[in-house]
Parts: sequence; C-alpha cells; structure tokens
Amino acid sequence: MWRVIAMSEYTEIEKKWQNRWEKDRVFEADPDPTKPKFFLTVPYPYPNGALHIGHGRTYTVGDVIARYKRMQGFNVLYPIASHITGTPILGIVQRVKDKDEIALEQYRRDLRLYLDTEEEVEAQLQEFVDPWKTVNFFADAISMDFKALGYSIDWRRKFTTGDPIYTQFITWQYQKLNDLGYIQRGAHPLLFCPNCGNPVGEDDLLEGEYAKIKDFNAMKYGFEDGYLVAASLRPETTFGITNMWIHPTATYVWAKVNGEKWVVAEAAVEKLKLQAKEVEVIRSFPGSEIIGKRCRTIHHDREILILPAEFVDVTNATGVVYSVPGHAPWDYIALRDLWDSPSELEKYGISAEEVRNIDIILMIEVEGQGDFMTKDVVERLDVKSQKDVEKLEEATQEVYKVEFYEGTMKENCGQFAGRKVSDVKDDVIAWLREKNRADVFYEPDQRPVICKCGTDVQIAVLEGQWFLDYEGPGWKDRAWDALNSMRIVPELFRSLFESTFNWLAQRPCARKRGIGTPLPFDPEWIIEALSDSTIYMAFYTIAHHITSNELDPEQLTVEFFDYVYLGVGDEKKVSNDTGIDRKLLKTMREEFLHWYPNDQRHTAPSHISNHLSFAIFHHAAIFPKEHWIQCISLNEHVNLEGRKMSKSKGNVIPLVEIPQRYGADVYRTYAISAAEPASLMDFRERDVPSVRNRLRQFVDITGKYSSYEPRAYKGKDSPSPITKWVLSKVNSIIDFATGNMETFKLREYATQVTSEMIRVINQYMRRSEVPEDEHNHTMAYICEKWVRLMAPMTPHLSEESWLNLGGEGLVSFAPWPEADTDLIDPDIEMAQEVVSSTVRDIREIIKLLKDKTPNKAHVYVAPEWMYSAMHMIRKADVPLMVGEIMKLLMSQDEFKKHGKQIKSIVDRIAKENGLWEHSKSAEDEFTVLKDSAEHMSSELGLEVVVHSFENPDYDPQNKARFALPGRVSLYLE
RNA sequence: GCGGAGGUUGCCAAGCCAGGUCAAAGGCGUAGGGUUCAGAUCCCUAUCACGUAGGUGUUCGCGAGUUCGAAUCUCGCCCUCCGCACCA
Repeated sequence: MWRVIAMSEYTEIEKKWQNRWEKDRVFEADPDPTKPKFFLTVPYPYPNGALHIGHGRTYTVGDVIARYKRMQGFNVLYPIASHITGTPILGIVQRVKDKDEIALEQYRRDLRLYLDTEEEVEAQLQEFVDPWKTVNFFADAISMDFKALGYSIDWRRKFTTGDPIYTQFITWQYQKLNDLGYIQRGAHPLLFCPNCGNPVGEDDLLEGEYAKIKDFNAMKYGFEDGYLVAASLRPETTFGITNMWIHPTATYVWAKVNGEKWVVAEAAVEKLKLQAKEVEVIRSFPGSEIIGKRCRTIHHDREILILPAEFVDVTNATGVVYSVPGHAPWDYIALRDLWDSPSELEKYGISAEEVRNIDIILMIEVEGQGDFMTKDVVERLDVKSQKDVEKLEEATQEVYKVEFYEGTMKENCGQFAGRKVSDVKDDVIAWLREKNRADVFYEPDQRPVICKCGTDVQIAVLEGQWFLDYEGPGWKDRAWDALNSMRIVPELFRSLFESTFNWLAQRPCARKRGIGTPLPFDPEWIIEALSDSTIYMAFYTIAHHITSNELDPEQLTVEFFDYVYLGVGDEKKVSNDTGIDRKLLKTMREEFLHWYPNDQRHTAPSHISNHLSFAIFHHAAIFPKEHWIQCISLNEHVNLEGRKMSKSKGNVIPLVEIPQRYGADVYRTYAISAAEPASLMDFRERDVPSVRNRLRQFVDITGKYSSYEPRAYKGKDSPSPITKWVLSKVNSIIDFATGNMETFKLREYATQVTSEMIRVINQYMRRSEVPEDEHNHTMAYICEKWVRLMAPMTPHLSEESWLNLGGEGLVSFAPWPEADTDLIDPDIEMAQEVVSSTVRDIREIIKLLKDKTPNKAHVYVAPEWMYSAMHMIRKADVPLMVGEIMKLLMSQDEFKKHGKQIKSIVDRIAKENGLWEHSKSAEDEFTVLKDSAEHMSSELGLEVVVHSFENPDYDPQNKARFALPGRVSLYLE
C-alpha cells in the first residue's frame, strides 16, 4: 500500500542517497574505454563567505546536465575546486585584525550558518587572522553545501589556486605564454590613491565605485616658445577652433614636461606626474597674465586669441580649453557673453572689436539639420549664459550625439574633409600624435572618486606593468577560430563574445598584492585572479594523481607539464628529471588525453567579457585545436523577491539553508523550472509550495503503482482509446523533454516532466472506463519512464522511487528513457482534443442557458465529405482566400453537390484566418466521441448522445447541418 | 557613451527567429465546486469585456508601415535591466 511521505522524511531520503553515493564513490570518474566521455566544468567558487541561492542556480544547472549525460551513457566528469587568488581573502584577514565591527558582524552571520554556538563562532572568527584557515573553513562549508544539494561531483580532484602544486601549474602556463611572446611590459593607466600609493579597486572606494578611466586628448597649440596644452574629448573639432579659453583667476604654470615647455593649470601638475610624465615647474602665474595673447592653431598655424572664461574647470584635465563655438554650446555661449559685455575685455587689453571679428567656423555638417546646429539647440533650450550649467550640458550632449554619429567633416577639414565624423575621430588623433601635437591625459569619468582613506583618487600610469597582449601575433585569429567552431548555448550570447573579442587588447595580468602565483620571470608581481583561471580545467584531469601520490611541488616542473599536457619530451627523461614514476607519468598523460577537451563549460553570462573569453584565448594559445573548449552554456543570475541579492542589504538566502528550508530536490526543481537559462530568475518564496506539491504528487503516484508490472497495451491487447491516448502523450513528453534537454531549454524540460506529465496522468486517472488491470499496468509503465525523466532534476526522490519500483542499480546511472514512437499517434491525441473542446462548448452553452437546465446533450459529427474537403485544402496549399478555395473545391464533382455548405465552410476558414485541427475522418471522430460519451456525461452531469451526420436519428432543431470537422454541432434539451 | 537583452492579459512568465490553428501555454493569486471530521494538500471549473446556443468586441510599451492577415516582420519614439578591463 502506498502512503503520503511527510516533509521531514524528504530530508532523510536526501541524506540517505547522498551518503550512499559518497560511500560507493559512484561519481568518482575514471577513464573508461567502454563509454564515451563527457567532461563538464563550472567555475570554482570563491570561498570568502557563504554562497547563496544565486550561486546555486549555476551549479544546479551544471549538475542537471552532468546527470542527464550520465543517463545518456556518457562517462561524466564533473569536478570542482576553490579559487582563492587575489585580495578578498586577505581583506578578511586584515579586517579581522583591524577588528572592523561591521565586517566582523558579517562574518559572524556567515559562521552562524555552520556553527551551533556563539563560542564556536567567536573561536572560528579568531582563526580568520590566518588566510589559510579562512579558505579552508569556507571551502569545506561550500563542499558540504554542494553535497547536501546532491551534486554529482568527483571530490578527489579538488584543489585551491593557492596550493603550491597549482602555483607550479600556473608557472608553466605563464612560461608558455611568455615563450609565445604574449606577455609584455609597459605603462598602463589605473585608478590610484596618491595617499596610499596603491592602485584602488571597487572595494577600496568610499565614493565613485563605478568610476572608469576616460582619455582626454591633450592638444598642444604653439604658444611662445612652447605649447598651450588644451584637453578635449572631441579632437576632430580642432578644425573649428577660433580662440582659447583660460580661467582668469586660476593659477597656471609654465612647466617642462618630458622636455617640452607646456602651459597647463597648476592643478594638472601632480596628475601629469602620476601619469608618468617628467614635470618640472618653471613658474606659476595667474590666468589673466596670458589672456589677450595669441597662440597658434595646429592645422593651419594661424594666430588665435586667448580669452577669459569662467566656465573653465582647472581641476579637470589640463585646465585649458580650446574654443569651437560652431560646435560646442559652452564655447558659443561664452563667446556670445563676451560680445554682449565687451567691458570685461578691456582689463585684458583686448578690444571689443577684435573679439567681435571672430568668425564662427562651421566644420561639421549634418543632413537634415540647419547650418548652425549648436546655435539652434542653444536657442531652443533657451540657454541664457555660462551659468546655465544644466541646459548647457544637455545641449552639449545633443549636439555631440547628432554630430558624431550623423555628421560629416566639411571641406575646411583638410585631408579629413568629406568623411563621417564617427569614422574620422581615430584618424585625427593618429594624425595629431604623429605631428607630436597630441598626448593622452587620463581622468576618471566621474567625480568625486574618493579612496577609503579619504583622498581624492587620481589616474596613475604605472610603468613596468605586466600584461597579456591579446593582440599578440596570431593569437586573436586562433581565438576566433576557437569561438567560431564552438557551440554557445543559448546562441544569443555569441554576439557578446564577439564584441569582447573585438575590443580585447592588452590586459594587465599581475599586481603587487594578493594571493597567487608570482610571475616566473618577475616574482615581485603576482598573477591576478582572472589571469590564473583560464586553462585550469586541465588541472582537474591530473590533480587527484598529484595529491594521492603526494608529489612534491618541486617535481612539477615545466618539463613535467610539457609532457603531460602537450606530449612534449621523453617519458623516461621526464621521469629521471622529476623523480616521478614512469607509470604514473604515463597514467597522467593518458588521463589528460582521455578527458580533454572540456566538452562543456557552464556559467553566468557576466563572465563572458572576461573569464570565458580569456579561457578561449588561453586554450587557443597553449593547446592544439582538438583540446579547445567544445561548448559554453550560460544561465543568468537570480533575484530574490524581485530584488538583486546583496549581502550588505541582508536579502540573501544562503545555500546551506536550502535543504532544511525547501529540500534539495524542491530547490533544484525550482531553479530549473522558474526561468529559462537565458533569463534572470526571480526566486519567490511564495512559489515554492507549488513546486513541492508537484514533487509530492510525483512521489505519491510513482509510489502507488510501484508493485505493478509496467506494460504498454497495444495492438491485440485492444486498449481503450484513452489508454492509447495516455501512452501516446507520455511518449510525446519523453520525446519533447529529451529535445529540450539537448537544446538547453531546461525550463521547458521541467514543465514537461512535472506539470504536463501530472496533468496527463490526472486526466487518465479520472477515466473510470479503463479496466483495472489495464489501468494499473499502464500507470506502472508511465511511472517507470517518469522516474528516469525526473532523475537529473530530482535525483534523491528519483532514487527512492526507482528503488521502490525495483529498478536496476541506481537511477543516476539508469538509461535515459527513449520514446516508443510506435505509441505516438497524433490522431489519437487530436481526437481527445475534440472531446475536451466538446465538453468546453457544452459547458459554455449551459452557462448561457442560465435558468433552463438541460438534461440531455445531442452531439452531431460532420459528414465524411467535409473531412475530405479539409484534407484537400490542406494539401493544395492555395492562398487562404475565399475565391481560391472555392475554385479549388468546386472543381470536384464530389463537392459540387454540396455547394451551399461548401460556401459556409470556406467562409468559416476565411473568418478563422486558416484551417483548424480535426480528426482524420468522420468515422474516427464519431468513434472517439461515442467512446467518451460516458466520460462526458459524468463530467457534465447530463446525458450525452452522439449522432453521426449520415444518420441523425434525432434532430428536432435541425442542428446537425452546422457540424464541421473537429467542431461538432450540439443540441441541448 | 559602447555593447547586449527586454517591455505580453492582476503578478511571474511562454509565444516572436520560421506571420494565420493566439483572447494568447504554464505557474501564482482570486472565485466556485469536489475530496476531507476539520484545515492543509489534492482534483475539477472559471478568471479582458459583453452575450438566454458555441458568438461578438477590444487587447500583447507608444506611433507609423508592409501584408488578404501582425504579439510575431520593418521604421521611429519612450522606458527598464545587464556587462564595459586590474573586480572576483
């Protein structure tokens, strides 16, 4: 006898199977020549705190794939490790040492999830002054979480990126990259705190945490015996220059910059120094001193006036602005202000006449805009003066957007005339550089940016920075080759890879602090966290051999990895040189060859622009083509109750709580069924019970029929129509669910095997006309398939049900069900559709009849010739227009005699805008309805009589003539 | 700014690529009925509006267009979300 399993028992079932899997080491995957292999990876977690349900989504999807592939007969390797490179772990250590109360409280919250008493929490917290104890604690915690969620991981292969053996591996990798010439050294700009003397990352900032670096063009205009250096984001507008702007009361300097004499704002001096310029201040002076003097344009070396402007911000870039009144609202307004109040000019010894004579130069034209767009916009927005900051910003944005994207350089732009502004910008910069008239000046793209120490953050150019040159010889081509031959699911993410590949250039790969591997050729630098995690999937293939044989890190030489990963070198010599047993070496080489390539890498799309692209590049650089990653699959992040999860806001559900709060299988089902991988999932606690209910029904139903022999009634068993129907449906579901798995439509898979399956089963179970034996054996047949369909998603409950059903071995390794196509019959499925639509129609009429309650429903099936007519239209593929269809049908004698009714069918088709589904023949439709009459009667609570059109023995209101294929006519009395 | 995704009936969310069978799947919520000692679960039914015969009307961000026909294709506009390099 079956029984309802109480919720508390779920936890026990889950524990029981987890223990069994672990005890029997069933997911420890070793090379097996009898099976095809499948090597699946997900990124290793970062153990600096407890993981939450969001992380769980990715690992769960990975596990579902792993389990599905296993049932498909693959030898599946699904490993995991811990990533500890970089600064976050050290950050914890530092904050614990500093007794930072806010941070401590957050760590306590995480610790309480795993420890029972406050004493234990405090004791553990004190241990966190040691980075390794921190790492080990959370790495173990995460392992326990993963086990409690039923992940089918091979734990023997775990490691951390701080392990000496891993460090040896990364050393080898960077040696290889260096040999290839892909590592370079040079200057690179980054956010920098002058007070701390360090580069600053997001975590180090008090304000402006999303600031990026913006490059201004420092443009050198000839002035006296040096240059007046103006900063601009639109260097192409230098052809429209009319004058120069200087702030009259701010302090400027003459300074020697890399050997040249420059005039810039005093405030720019320190920035230039930070940006790796040699700066020596010659003298300071107030801006007013040079106002009224002249400097020279770059493109035609003509003299232009230096004028005063209050809007100049000397704290931004060089503090010198060149004026393009034709295309810059600020400049236009400033010039207009001077025209309007020439008295301002006198104190600088400039005549009003001189300023009035400045001709505004228009050098960009935009089709569909007036000649002087800047003026139009300024007037439309009604900008009154330089003080109208907001309106001027708006005008600047608008003019820039239109001119940059739609504008063309006019004939006064020298060699750039006639080209589109958006195309020409880079060329103008190159031209200026070549003439030694432009340099870069970096600024943050927003202000303020404040370091945690309270200092204003600047941009520094650090010399001697190491980077990976993704534009190195041949590298990108190989990477494109890899991407183009790789499967990306969902495919829509491919374009993100493509744009990343396009902009990927030089990327710093080492920094001076944090945990990690020292650069082999410059050990002061530590390889940073994203750069040491690109080909580590290869490390899984041998990690367990290294640890179980207790190899010394010293033994893992470049020669060793060359042999194991690249097959380079002689086994005997490598063995002699490293002291590693020959047989072991061979085993490792073979195991690598067995598992590689990585068949599928699964993670979140936010990794595309960095980690995943790097992984593709580094594989392309180091490994031969047959060892490149085969497929990347992605799933989006998780929101909680409509909001982004954030530890500081406190709205997170930790992974560790899932098994107790919901149950592992419930969570797994939720994570698969709430959203397709490509879309953001919203975890709403309110929806959890409905998932749990579906699983309970799964357990109840499979439990109820576990003692019957599965059997598919067919042919000479003469099953009832509804049994044929349910067998067809169930096999369709198998087909569909398998297809969904293959195409990574996991939500659709989940819907099929839970909701759709339950609905079908419920419909079947309500049919009392099925003989008991037939019903029980059919249900057993369904359950036996169903348990396996569910197994990747609900492994624990499926193991339990599988055991009850008497299945062979573990369901985790049972063969994935295949659809019995002989049992799939669309006509039978369609026929049942007609039955339910008939029931729906009768219900609707009953509702409309209101007070008059009918007790008998007469159902009339359409005549056979109508079915032939419908088939004919379908086959003919004529345009669905009244005339065309009429012509087609009336050409047949068979239909001519029904002219009037043909017209009404055709009208109907026109009105419906197409054909509709119906049974194959009148005979079929009649039989099915007749067989279901009893069922319909009990559903509707009235007697149902089915008549065929050919022989309607009772039709008082002459309704039969309205019947159409698939749409019976009704008469209720 | 650059690149990408998206706006669907109370909420969540399919459909859109391959236009017609779409008043538009499924879930949640709500209402009615059944099961139940009761409650929960579970099952059935309904859930845009109107309608005493299966019908009609108005919907898929807004506005145009293509088409016999548009949630689906094209163009423009508005809005939301995500990534953007030293951050793991």
